[in-house]
Amino acid sequence: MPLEFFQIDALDLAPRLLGKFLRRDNVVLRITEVEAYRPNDSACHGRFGVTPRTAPVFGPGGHAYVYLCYGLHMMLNIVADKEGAGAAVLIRSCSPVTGLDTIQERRGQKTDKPILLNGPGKVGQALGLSTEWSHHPLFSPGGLELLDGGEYVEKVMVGPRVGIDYALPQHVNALWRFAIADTPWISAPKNTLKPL
DNA sequence: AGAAGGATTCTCT
DNA sequence: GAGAATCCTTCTT
Repeated sequence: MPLEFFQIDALDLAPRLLGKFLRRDNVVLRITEVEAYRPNDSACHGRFGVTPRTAPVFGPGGHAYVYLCYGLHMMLNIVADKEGAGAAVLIRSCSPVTGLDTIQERRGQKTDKPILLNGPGKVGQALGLSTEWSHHPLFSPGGLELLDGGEYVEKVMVGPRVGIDYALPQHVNALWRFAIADTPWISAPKNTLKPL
């Protein structure tokens, strides 16, 4: 996608990412669930200002922000808005499109069951990400990129964001989580999502 | 320098 | 539904 695609409010970018494709080498994922994190948002990692870890969030839109969560999980965010805003969109769930073998290897799955990427940690694992991918541009070919194309997503579900109980009530309650309706590729909890 | 806690996932009950 | 795994980041002395 072109750079301008990312240079809007994270709240607008988030639903537009649904149905888009993420590619790293032979692995392609279709984005099915996202969350918006915004300036002056008590749930956003940018709430403490620019730090070494969160620097990409305050950089130009269209770059990756990858961080380690709970000491185990690599979480992929896409930086939104103009430079300095401090906004990003967390990729929470995807459905695998190509590269199933690679995904299974990375996830350590040996079964023939469906590869569920219903959670941000699983997405990071499927893409083989590490914090070294933070700052990586997603609008140019090579490495990790967001592809143009993808079908328009008609039915969208919205709900409050997950795992941010530390935030202020107005941010805990904000409906900044977006998901494609009628798909199993959604993380828990699902019952807090409602039609837009 | 030390301490607290996390945008999660998996296993077991 | 509850608890462990696991380590880095950031805030506080």
